[in-house]
Amino acid sequence: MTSRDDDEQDSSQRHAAPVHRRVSRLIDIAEAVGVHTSTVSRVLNGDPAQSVRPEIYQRILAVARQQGYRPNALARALKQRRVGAFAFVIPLLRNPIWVRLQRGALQRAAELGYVVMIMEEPDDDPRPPDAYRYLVEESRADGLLIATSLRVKEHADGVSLAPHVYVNRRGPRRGNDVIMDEAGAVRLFVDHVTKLGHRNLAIIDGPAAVDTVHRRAIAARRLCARRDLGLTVLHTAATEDGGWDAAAQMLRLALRPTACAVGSLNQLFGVLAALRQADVPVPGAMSVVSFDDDECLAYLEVPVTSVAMPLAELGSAAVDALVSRVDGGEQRDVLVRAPMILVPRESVGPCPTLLA
Amino acid sequence: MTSRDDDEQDSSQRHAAPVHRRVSRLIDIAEAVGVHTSTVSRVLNGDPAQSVRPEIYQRILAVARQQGYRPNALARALKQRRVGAFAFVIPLLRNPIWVRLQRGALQRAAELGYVVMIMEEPDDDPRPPDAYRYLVEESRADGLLIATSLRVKEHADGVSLAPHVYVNRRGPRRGNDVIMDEAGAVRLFVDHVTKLGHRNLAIIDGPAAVDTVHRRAIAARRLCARRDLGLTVLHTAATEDGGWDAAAQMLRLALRPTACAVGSLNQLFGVLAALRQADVPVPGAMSVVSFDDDECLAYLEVPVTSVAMPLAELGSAAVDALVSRVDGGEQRDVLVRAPMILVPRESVGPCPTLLA
DNA sequence: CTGTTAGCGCTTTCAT
DNA sequence: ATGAAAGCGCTAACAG
Repeated sequence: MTSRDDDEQDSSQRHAAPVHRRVSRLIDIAEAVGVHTSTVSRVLNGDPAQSVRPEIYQRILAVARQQGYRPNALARALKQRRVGAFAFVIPLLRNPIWVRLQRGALQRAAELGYVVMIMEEPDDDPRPPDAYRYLVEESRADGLLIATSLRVKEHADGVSLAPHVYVNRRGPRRGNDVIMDEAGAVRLFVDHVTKLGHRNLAIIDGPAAVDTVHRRAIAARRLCARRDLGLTVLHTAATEDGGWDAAAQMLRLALRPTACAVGSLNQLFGVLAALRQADVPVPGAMSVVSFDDDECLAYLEVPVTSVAMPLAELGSAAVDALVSRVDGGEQRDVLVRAPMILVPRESVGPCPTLLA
Repeated sequence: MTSRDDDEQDSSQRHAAPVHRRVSRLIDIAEAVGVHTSTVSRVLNGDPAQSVRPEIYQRILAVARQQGYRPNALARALKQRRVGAFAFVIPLLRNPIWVRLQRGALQRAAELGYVVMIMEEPDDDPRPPDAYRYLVEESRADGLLIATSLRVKEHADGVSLAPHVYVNRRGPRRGNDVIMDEAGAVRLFVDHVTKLGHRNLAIIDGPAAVDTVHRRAIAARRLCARRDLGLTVLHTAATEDGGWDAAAQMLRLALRPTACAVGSLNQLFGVLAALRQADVPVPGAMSVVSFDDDECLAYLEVPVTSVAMPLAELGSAAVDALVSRVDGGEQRDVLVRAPMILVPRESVGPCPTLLA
């Protein structure tokens, strides 16, 4: 870029005085129209019991629009004891599932007139949900969406002091959980590979302390026991490194599995790398399924079959549940009804021993 | 784990009555201690001009602690005309850069006593930053962190009505931008590959309308012109698909480049897939550098060399800049000083024509 | 040293 | 059909 390029600093525009126009208040409209603020309030809020002279009514509306009136959310909230905001506690992992979850929640909240503030859960030092109660106590939020990675045993009671909902997690007491059908995801995997002759399976997933992982593991054990299938569950860090280690471990197993499911995208990269390095062809010698769906899976060396989870729906359902709690509705766990879906790609093949 | 497992619904705990204890107010403490609320306020806020009888002072502190007092952020904000919150407008792409940016911003904001609410920019219908001004006007936020994907030309003026800062973007007028050294990233790429003999380069990146892309393209053109290097810039959607298409296009070029840089992780997957499908070995026939750093790059079929950008620092610097604006400080653009770093892996090799 | 007073901007009975 | 008045919980002059 030369000096004529639009990248040059336009010094004539530097330090332009910031014009932070003071916003119009109820009383400004009232004075302009010549009525009392309460009248304006009623009109602007569409008070059902209102009966305002149409002429005044129109004038108020007109002036409000013309002045660009914005209700002060603070004052309103103070009076109504309702902030119109939720806090969403997320472990800000690289894992894309949080992004989609967040999107679902944000969208639904916006529809219902709530804003969402995101609180990051530090991965190194996960805190009990109670640590975020202050947000409600300080009237910064009406309720808490909690998706910490901690297994619930860690944090005792005292949690329900603020309206909250556990997202994709089960909290210490029932009635506040919004979860997906993890067992269904496991079943999809097991059905898919057993249909192709696999009898010896593995699951590589995050720490057992994570509730979703826990539930998947339990579902898998139960299902495999019932069908008399071999199963190894490997818990490891939800990172590429973790996946790599677990895969290496899996390959050393006396009775080596022929199909595995992997709990997170990051782990998956590690697993695939480990298999590649050990010259274990996919799906020739090992079928692989990912529990994280992501578009990039279709573009990998060998496109990876995955289970797509209704994450946006989960986020949206969580917001609905929280709204219901804030409104004093009844408390019950919700299982997101949108189904898990198996997305077949090319990483799953017939059981190699059948071909031998 | 069988049916005695803690997975069973503990129906005894269902529908536990929600105990939303009303929080203690200033006046509760005042009454308990037998002083006026203003005294309590002074003590609790550590009013510098205070001179309170130590005995009372201690009693107030004790009672406040004992009652678990939490200042009502709403009331305080209403009075002080300062909310203690920022809104961060992000295009919630899958691209992991937003996650790291978000993390940096959240962390710094928390340090400074601000909460951050995330507003999602719908990718399908990007809105001008002005569309988020209402958040400030409604006193929901003190300022705006804006990272929309729009190139700034699209949205005219009228933006500076609320304190704001453009993050990783340049807004319509100087003085409000917090950006990184994109040109430096480009230079890193060009230096790295030219040192290995490459003379004909390509850049595959997002739409030219995105400011960062624009800046990288301009920097690349300038640099290559100066050094008499061939350069093709391909703008395409920031998706796997987009990357695939661009790579295919690149391979059809009369003078085929021997080294390319790719603007986003998603595109990278597409590019690698296209090269694989066309039997173009990496780095044998094509060297590849990613402008998005991510741990997974090290685990790909051929580990991909990348340029790591100081995204967390960017987020943190943006918050600092916004705080300074809110406090009426001077307005100037900031360039994040933390450097871009080239992370060499295995996707870059010597120029093939040199070997021939 | 501490209490009084006066709001911040809005909603909501209760009158008229 | 509209105004008056009270008050959400807190802070900040200003008195005393």
